[in-house]
Amino acid sequence: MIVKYNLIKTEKNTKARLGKIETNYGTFDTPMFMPVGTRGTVKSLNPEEVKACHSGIVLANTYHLWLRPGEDIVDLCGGLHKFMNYDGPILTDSGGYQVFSLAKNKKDITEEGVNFKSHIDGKKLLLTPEKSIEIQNKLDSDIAMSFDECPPASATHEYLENSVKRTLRWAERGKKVHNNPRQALFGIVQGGPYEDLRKYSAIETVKMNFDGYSIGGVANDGESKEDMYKAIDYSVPYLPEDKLRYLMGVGEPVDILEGVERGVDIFDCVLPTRIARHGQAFTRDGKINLNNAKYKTDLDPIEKDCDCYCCKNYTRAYIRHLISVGETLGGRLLSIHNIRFLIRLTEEIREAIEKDSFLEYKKEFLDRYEKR
RNA sequence: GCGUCAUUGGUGAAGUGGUUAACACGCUAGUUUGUGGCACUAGUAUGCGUGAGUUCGAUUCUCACAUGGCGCC
Repeated sequence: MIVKYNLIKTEKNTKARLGKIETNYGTFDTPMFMPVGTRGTVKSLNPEEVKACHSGIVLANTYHLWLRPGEDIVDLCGGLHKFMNYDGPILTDSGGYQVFSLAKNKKDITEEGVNFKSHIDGKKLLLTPEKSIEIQNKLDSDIAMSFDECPPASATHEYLENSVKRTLRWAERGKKVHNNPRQALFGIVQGGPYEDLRKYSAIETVKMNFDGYSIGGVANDGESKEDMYKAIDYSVPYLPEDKLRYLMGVGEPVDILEGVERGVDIFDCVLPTRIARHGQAFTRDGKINLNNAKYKTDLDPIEKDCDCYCCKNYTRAYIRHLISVGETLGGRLLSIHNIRFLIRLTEEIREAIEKDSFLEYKKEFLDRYEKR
């Protein structure tokens, strides 16, 4: 069995969709937020804690697991689920994003693949579409991503046009070598903020008949939110109704709301865990920084009505202390809260879509969140 | 008691007879969107133990005092 998407309804007033994903590890509701566990772990949390946040799919990264410990070792250990002891669905990113973050210049990106040096020992490496898929097959994730080029926001239309075409050729090459019957394979739409490129990329990618589609190349490099929303608007009309839509790397609460409104089903983002390790927490009233002196004697939880382990057991004063002295428990507790916060957001979004009141919910949420 | 060396912000400290007193930590605030790096950015001493003197000008030189370290009786 591979991942299957069932559309339940599209909201009356928007493109917001309610759906279910059948996976090897049970059925999950969408819209969904996926925590990121790059190196085979959602940083600082164990699988029980991740699950306690009501997580569905968790993300892992092909590039990192390829370098360490290597896909053969993961395979030897019984696949990624067994290896990291997560008995829920796992999506592996293809390493495409690392092309963006690791390739030092355009010369490193060739038709064959991407040349770069290992960040660990400086060894020269070549990642190709075939290699990425082969690694993902061995990791045995539930959803594999096509190997794409994720260009910076500063890329020109001319550059993006070539990049989009190359990504299509790469998608085709990856699809040819994909041979894990338990694993779905998703295609990725690129094209920056340009309508013609997104349309072309979406139509051509969909022709290849992937199990799901993602919108990539957003939220990079200081890209404006307007460009991100354009990228979604220009891609979604060409994606099939009966397949999952994934907005890669997003995001902040406001971006999840904007994405859902535009027809996106699933999201992933490093933000909840990264900002947590730097002492910040999402709340209904906006993001707060526990480093701030005003929390020294604050005996409230991060959020009074939050049902997460962190909020049910600890005060802001204690978490502020942990963060301030550099104890890892502080980042752990905030990671739990932040992940639960975004997942709870998607739960409420689903309820709103069900009642055809998504826009009211969005307005209410943002009015409070952005008021500060 | 005598000698000697020291005394710079919340802390550890650099430094100079003359514009805004280095750096680090801390502190204060901000940033973080398919996580190589667990960080990055900005702000933070109107003052250099106290008092007097030399000088156009002293945190920097001189003297006294205070406090502290060390040595000697």
